[in-house]
Order: sequence, then C-alpha cells, then structure tokens
Amino acid sequence: MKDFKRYLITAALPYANGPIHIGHLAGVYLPADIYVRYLRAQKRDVKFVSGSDEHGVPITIRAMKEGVTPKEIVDKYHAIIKDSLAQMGVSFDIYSRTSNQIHHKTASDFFINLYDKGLFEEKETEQYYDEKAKTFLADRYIIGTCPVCGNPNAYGDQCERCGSSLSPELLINPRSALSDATPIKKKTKHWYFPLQNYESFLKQWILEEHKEWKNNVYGQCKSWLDNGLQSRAMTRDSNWGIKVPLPDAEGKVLYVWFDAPIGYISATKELTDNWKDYWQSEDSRLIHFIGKDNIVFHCIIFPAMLKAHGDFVLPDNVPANEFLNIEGDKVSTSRNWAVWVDEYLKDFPGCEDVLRYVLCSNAPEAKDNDFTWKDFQDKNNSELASIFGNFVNRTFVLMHKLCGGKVPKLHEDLMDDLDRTLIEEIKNSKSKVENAIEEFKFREALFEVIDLSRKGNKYMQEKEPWKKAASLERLAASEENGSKLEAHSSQQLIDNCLHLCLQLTANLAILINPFLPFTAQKLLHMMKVVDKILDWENAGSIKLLSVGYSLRAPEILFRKIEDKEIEMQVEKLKNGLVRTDTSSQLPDAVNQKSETSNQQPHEINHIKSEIVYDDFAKLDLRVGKIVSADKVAKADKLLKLEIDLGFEKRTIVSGIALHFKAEEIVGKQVVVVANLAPRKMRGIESNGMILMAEDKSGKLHFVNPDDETDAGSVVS
RNA sequence: GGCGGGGUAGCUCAGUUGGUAAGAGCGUCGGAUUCAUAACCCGGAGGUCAGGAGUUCAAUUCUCCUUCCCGCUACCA
Repeated sequence: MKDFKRYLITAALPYANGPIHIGHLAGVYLPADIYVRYLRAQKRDVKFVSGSDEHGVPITIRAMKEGVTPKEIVDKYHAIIKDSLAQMGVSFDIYSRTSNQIHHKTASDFFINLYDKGLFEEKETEQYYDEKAKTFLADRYIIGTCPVCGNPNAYGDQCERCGSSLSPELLINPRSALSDATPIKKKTKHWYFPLQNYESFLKQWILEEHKEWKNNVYGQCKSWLDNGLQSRAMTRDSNWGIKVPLPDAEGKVLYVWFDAPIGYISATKELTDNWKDYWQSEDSRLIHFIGKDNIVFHCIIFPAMLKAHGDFVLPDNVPANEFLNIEGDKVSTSRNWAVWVDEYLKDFPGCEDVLRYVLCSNAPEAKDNDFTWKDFQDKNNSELASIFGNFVNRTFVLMHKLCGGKVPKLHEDLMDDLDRTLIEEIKNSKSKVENAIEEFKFREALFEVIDLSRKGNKYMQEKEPWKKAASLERLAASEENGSKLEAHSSQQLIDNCLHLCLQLTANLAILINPFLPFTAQKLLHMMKVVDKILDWENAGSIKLLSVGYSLRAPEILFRKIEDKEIEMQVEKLKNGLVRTDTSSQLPDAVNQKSETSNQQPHEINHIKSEIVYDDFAKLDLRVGKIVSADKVAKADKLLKLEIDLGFEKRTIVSGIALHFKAEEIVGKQVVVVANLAPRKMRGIESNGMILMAEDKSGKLHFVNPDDETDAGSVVS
C-alpha cells in the first residue's frame, strides 16, 4: 500500500428531513468513527468530516406539507442529528451543513470550473409541471389511476398495488401530489455531465487499480461500468438549493447529488486553512464511509467530477456497508419501523457504548443484518457485562483485597507457562485488532478485544489467586518452620497474577478505545492514568501501570439490562407509540436523499387506497361510555379504560394519556371498534379501540355522537 | 426485466486458491468453582454449508439452472 501522510475520512451526509436511526450509525457513523479514533491513537494526521445535507426536493415537499419554510425543516433536523451523533461519541472534527455560505461558494465554484472547461452538455427537455404549486414534478409526485389494475393512487413511476412499472403518461387522470392540479408538460433547460467520457478512466481506476475494494462495492461498480454510463443532469428546477451560477438559470439549482459530496470539501475548508493538504495532495488518503445505496455516487459520479476538475485526489477506498434490519423487517420511517438514536439516548442514558458495541459487533459489513432487542440485551449482558466488565471488576476487587490496592510486583523468576502465554496473547491482540481495522473488518477487530478479556478470565481461573490467599491465611496461623517462606512465595504468585491482569486491563483500555470510548475513559479513571496511555503504540506492552501505584476502587462498567427494558422497547416499536406524528414518510436508506424516482415519498397527504363496502362492513363500531379511567403504571401514554357497551363492560387500553387526564374523561361517550382482536399492552388485555380525531397540531379529540345515545348502539 | 451482493449450527456471523474431523460468539444441556455484575472456567449436543444438475478421483468451495432476501437500474447491456 502507498505510504500516506494524511487521512481524510468522510461519513455520508445525513439528509436533514428526519432524525437518524441506528441503521445510520451501524452502517456509516460508527465504522467511520472507529477507524478515525484508531488512526488518531496511532498519531496519524487525520481529519473526520461530515455534515447535514440540506438541499433536495424531499425537503421542500416536506416544508410545503407542514406549512413551514425549508430552512425551518433543516434547522430543526440539523440540530437533532448533530446532537445525536455527538452524544453517541462520533468524533467529527467538523459536522457542517450544506446550507452554509462556504458550501454555496465551493459548490458554485466547482460547477463553474467544469462549466468554463466546457464539460457540461446543455439539454432542453419537457418535464411535468404543477402550475398551482409552481414547481416541476418528479414522476413519483404524480398520482393517478393505474391502467393495469385500476388503483386510483398509483405513482407516476410505479403502482404499489400491482407492482406495474409505469410512467406519468400511462396514468389515467394524473394529478399532482402537491396540489391536485393536473400536471402539464413544460420545457426546461438543464446541464448534463457526460459520465460516458470518463468511462475508460473509471474502468482503469476501479476495476484495475482497486481490486481490494469490498465485494459489494466492486461488483456494483463493475456492473455500472460494464453497462455503459450516460449523461446525467446536474441541475434541477427548484428554488431550494444552490443557485446555478449562470446568468440564464433563474429558478434552477444544482442537483443535490452534485452539491452533496462537494459538502465534504466545504466542510474541510471550514475546518482548516490547510484543507488543500487533504484534498489536493497525492499523499493524502481519502476514504468515504457510506451505505450501499450511495455506492454509485461515491464511486462513479463524484470521482468523475473530481477527475474532471483535476485538482483533487480520488477516494482510495469506499467501504460501503449493507443495511441493518430491525426485528426482522427492514427499516421504514413511513411505517415508523426504526430505532431512533435520540430516543435511545433518552431511554438508555449512559449506555452509549452498549449501542456502539451491539451495532459494531453485528454491523452489516457483508450483507444485511438484523437488529433485535433480545440480541441487544444478550450481547450486553453476556459479552460486555459478564466477560469484559466482570473481568475488570474481579481484577480490581482482588487487587484491593490481596495486594493492598496497589499494582503488585511482577516476580519474573516465578513466571510459568501460563504467564508467558498470557503475555504473548496480549502482544498478539494488538496486531490482530490492527490488521482487522486496517481491512475495515470492525466486527472481527472488536471480537478480538473481547476475546482478550475472555483470555484474562481464563487465566485468572487457572491461577486461582483467591485459593492462594486462603492458604496464606492458614500458613499465617501455623507456627511451623518454613511456613514463612511458603507464605512469601504464595504472595508472590498472587502478585504475578494480578500484575498481569492489571496490565491486561490497561491493554483493554487501549484496544477498546476506538470502539467504546466512554468505557476507555472509565478505565483510565479507575487506573488513575492520563489519556496519553491510550496511544496505540502502547498496546501489547505489559509495562503500562507502574508497580506500587495505587488504583481506585472499581466501578461497574456495564450494568445488566433487564427483560422489562427490552420488552418495553419491542412494545414501543410494535405499537408505533413514538413519533406517529412526525409523518417522516420518506423511505430511507442509510443516506436517504436522491431524487431518483423510486426514492420519493410513499404517500403525500392523500386518501388511502380505495376499499369496497365489505371491507368497511367488517368493522363493528359501537357507542360506549367511559365508566372509569386509570393511568397505566410505568407507561407514559396509556390509560386503562372501562367502557360500558350496554350489553357488556370491557377494558380498553388507549394511548391517550398525554392528551387527557383520567378523571376528566369519565362519563364521556365514545365510539369503539368493538371487534378488534384483543392485544396485551403492559400486561393488560385491551379489547377494542377508541376512535379519535387528530388535528393539525397533533391534538386528539374524541369522536362521539352529537347527543346522548344508548351505550351499545351500532354505528354505521 | 437486467445487473450486483447474499442465502453455512436455535440466533448472529466467519471460512474454504476444491481434498486430511465444517468454525466462532451467543443460546441450550451437563460439570466444576466462588475472587467477581447468580459472574467466570471446563465439557457435550446441535449443520446432507438454500434446492437441483454438471465438471472432477474428490465440491460447501468451480460451472449451469431453480428459488428466496437485499440493493441498483430500466424496456437497455
């Protein structure tokens, strides 16, 4: 490998139209952070940049729907995302945003550079246009009746009901998803970047010179290159984004995919005046951490842009990860099937490293993986708490009991094979972890760290210093000749054992640091040593803690996670109790953006697909009266209601506690879905559902008869 | 529809330039132990390596077909 002097690590820019979930962390931010922390520990010159991607059509649509400005949307989510990442310990040197002035300038200049060289093609095409909303429409934003199956809410690119591939022309009665206006065709001019001109260069660069890239990345690139590249529009009609810096370009902005990767450059500029060292010097190593949906942009389009510009280095590697599923289903923000990082941080305070551990040890490095809460609990309780945490704990406890709270001496003359083997293992761990990280195999690297603590446990088990301590007591009580001598050597053996266990613990701190930085800090505190000890070159040494140095009492590194806690999370997920109001309806990939057709919103404020009368008739709706209402213990949002249906009384658990006080609603009339399958919530069986109306602000209102009606009356 | 990645123990994943018992962690079962967060340590059980065909002395590993999951893309390879 080339000898690089500098490293520039980028993590995909999260799209600022929603918070981030654990899939983003597992796929992009944690691997990047681990790599960066490792490089820093090696004292290499490294910069770690990222930021919010704040342009693109989905944000404007969302703003329109919520009646706010795009700026308000991105301000809100930029803050949330930045905060979540910071709290999780993702150690960016800078987390910027593409709405910054410096980025506008950088991206415009980049565009002009290519423009002045005559590298763009200008093309005029006809696009669909919504005259009411005064905006051009992507296929996905055009809705109409499917010509194949008659679904009245088919999208302009595909019918979700029958799966037919469509185009807007095929739709019957097409209408705009934004305003219901009938789209018209309108001419528009755009600037295209002829990727085909870079095909032979890219083939050489990737297929020949970067065979070491991961299978999924290399394969995807090969597929694109084999199939031939074509011109791609680099501008869009919109008023949200970076204005095309040309005189005749009113109402046009840079395509979000042109501007977003340039965000890496802008962020670096913002970070340091020496940004050119990282971007324009051949001995700098550029690495992009991304999710698999971004491969083509980071491996084909952006490198072609950089090449066209000419002043920049190209990525040396793009270790894209696959996706993380949740409890067997793929993440979907529209269905609210996700574990949100900001929620996790609230639910599990002080457990940042636990999430880091679980997501890294099960990262989707080679294929899509599954996250389950049970697995989260198991990994924490067995690997972190029982193996790693417990080893450190028993080492410290024994050291305090048997060695007076100080680092005991190592008596080399008494060392045996077990000792020597352990020392060897400590040394080996360093290179094992190192090699794995260099190859972006973070789960394997992390396993090696845990495995070292496993070896520590085994070593201690075989040495049994507590037994030697017991015999020591016996000897002390005895008056026999020679017992003093024996006691002396027993203590020396205890010393050796704990000396090595403590040095091993110091090694664990160094090795775990890139993965679990908060834990490494706790270890430093317990060992009363400074950050300097975490320098990577110290790993493998057994001379990290000085003999006679007194250490603090142990603190529990990882608490056990109870069944109840994960049950709650599973329930939270399944009931969709959280954020049903956020209407984050964009499908999400690790980096959700793109204005390509099949990544557009699933649903935009329109009626659900049509049903027939029989579908409706299946519902048994009844008028009921609330007899009593009680707050459900340990549940923020649940009320347990007794409902009188005339012919019977039944219990219904309803998620309305944030909106109503229990005592206020007793006596109220309600409409109940009486034949809904029973469901247990927090241990209480709920037999039905209360109908509620939700207004714009998210406030709930009871749906009930105009005037007093007999309980049990049928609603139809 | 095309292309790419993947389908290996109950779970999550390694691995095989084709060949001498198919691996790990967790879980499970049994044993030992008590310094420790009812922890640790030892041992056992558990897989016709998605299905089928072919090449070969030999295939989980190569080729072809089928099937399932994921991503990219579109009537074009």
